[in-house]
Amino acid sequence: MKDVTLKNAVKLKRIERGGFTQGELAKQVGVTRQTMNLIEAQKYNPTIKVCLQIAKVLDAKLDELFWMEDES
Amino acid sequence: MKDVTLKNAVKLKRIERGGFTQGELAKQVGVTRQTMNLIEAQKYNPTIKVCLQIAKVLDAKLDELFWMEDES
DNA sequence: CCGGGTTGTCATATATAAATGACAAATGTA
DNA sequence: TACATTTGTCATTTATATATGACAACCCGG
Repeated sequence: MKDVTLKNAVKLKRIERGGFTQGELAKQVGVTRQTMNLIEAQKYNPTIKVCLQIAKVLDAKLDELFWMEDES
Repeated sequence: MKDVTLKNAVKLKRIERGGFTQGELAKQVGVTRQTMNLIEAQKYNPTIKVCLQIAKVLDAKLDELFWMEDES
């Protein structure tokens, strides 16, 4: 894999959607709170299934939630 | 994780783009041919980074390449 | 100020994505 | 038919996504 940084707007969307807690989102997505936390903190590289579930729950497009930036 | 099946249109797009071989795509994406093969065969759940690279190389949106179907 | 809920984070364990090497089945093409 | 390229697949190994349990640091309303 090339050396790029994964970025995401999950936390923003979650708050924008109002009232969701990290734990609730995690539950609806079907992962643990800790996993959700790491994703929001951009500390790792989730699988596409998880991303698709997040997009579904937050009613957003994959492309607006996840993107990459070249390592500068 | 909920019990859903991951679907993708990678093989289609690759052929639509013309002339790409699985191996070439894999190389440009930065994974092995075997990994690319498994993804195209829908035999697993790649990470979002890999998906983003594939989308980039194939000049497609994540959302048109990957989606999920409920287990029926 | 106090207490409940949320969040960040740690350490450990398990599941699985991805790499590597190799080979047979398939596809195309002279 | 014969040969080259591509594709599917296997077995093994390594890296890492995800789970679990626990606890300290933050907020925020009473």
